[in-house]
Amino acid sequence: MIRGASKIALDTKGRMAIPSRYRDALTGRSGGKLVATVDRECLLIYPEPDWEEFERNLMAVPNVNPVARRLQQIMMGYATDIRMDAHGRVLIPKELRDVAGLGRRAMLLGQGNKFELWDEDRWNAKRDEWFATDPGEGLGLPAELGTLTF
Amino acid sequence: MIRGASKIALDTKGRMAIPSRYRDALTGRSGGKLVATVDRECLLIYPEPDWEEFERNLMAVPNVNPVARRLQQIMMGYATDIRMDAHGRVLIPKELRDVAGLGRRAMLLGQGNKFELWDEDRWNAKRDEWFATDPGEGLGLPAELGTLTF
DNA sequence: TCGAAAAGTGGGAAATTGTGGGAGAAAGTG
DNA sequence: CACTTTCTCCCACAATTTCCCACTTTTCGA
Repeated sequence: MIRGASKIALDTKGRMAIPSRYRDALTGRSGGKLVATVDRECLLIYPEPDWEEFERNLMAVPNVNPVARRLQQIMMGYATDIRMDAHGRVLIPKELRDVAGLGRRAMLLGQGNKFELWDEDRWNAKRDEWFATDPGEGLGLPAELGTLTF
Repeated sequence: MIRGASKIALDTKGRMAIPSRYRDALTGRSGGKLVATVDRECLLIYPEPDWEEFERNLMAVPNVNPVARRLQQIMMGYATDIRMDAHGRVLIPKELRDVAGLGRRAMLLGQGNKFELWDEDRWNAKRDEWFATDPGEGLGLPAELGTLTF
């Protein structure tokens, strides 16, 4: 399981160093091959096999439904193969950086089977916003969450 | 699977360079032969074999139904054979460019078995619109999407 | 606390890819 | 049949990517 948060820098070419604690696992699982795509406000970075599994599920949804179609267009459309270089760095394509508003400083968050990559400022703002909202507002809580205990 | 987003330019002749990462696959699969047609807001570009398969399915739909008939007319009607030149470029016919509102700058999105080609501004607007809509709006969410996990 | 090793960061330069445009061949038009 | 337009093939330049090396910072063990 991928977890943990790391503050990292993107250089002027758009490269970022994957924290070393993840490298062996990533190299072993897929030879350092990863797939990056966009989410609403950040990027998602999957080991290739995990991405492929998700991709199968995503593209299996009938695309006559406009909501499904747009989700496919965006996630599949931006999904880009990337790979770690000799120093454990990956190049984040300009198209993706632009969408996610990624500047010089970023935040990499482990999320189980993938990473989330946020622009640092955007992440901080988001996090503060979440902490500030009253948990009681979670009226629309899905049933699965109701039984969850920290 | 074709995936990934690329910002590309159409020159004054209407040519565009297929990003090199796709070229080998396309050349191998069909000798660089592709088929372009129109969709509601963008163009679709298929490797020839994939187009033929889709075409069979499309034309198999009984066309007493006016919606089916119209879809056939438009997609079949605009379907044009194109091929990569020595530099990996294809010429997008003027008729198709006009329908899709394609200007100088475009966005090429991989969509599994095909590409979508959008005018850049139009695509950006579309994407931002999608991001701006409240996720909670997923009322018309197809059943398959409810179980989809990123 | 120091030193060595590992990790993170920056940047040069070659190779590849993307883009623009010329000129002849082919096709369409009056 | 002459003329214009479009299409192809080619070359040249610009931009990007990739590969490599070097330096700085952090980590860890003695």
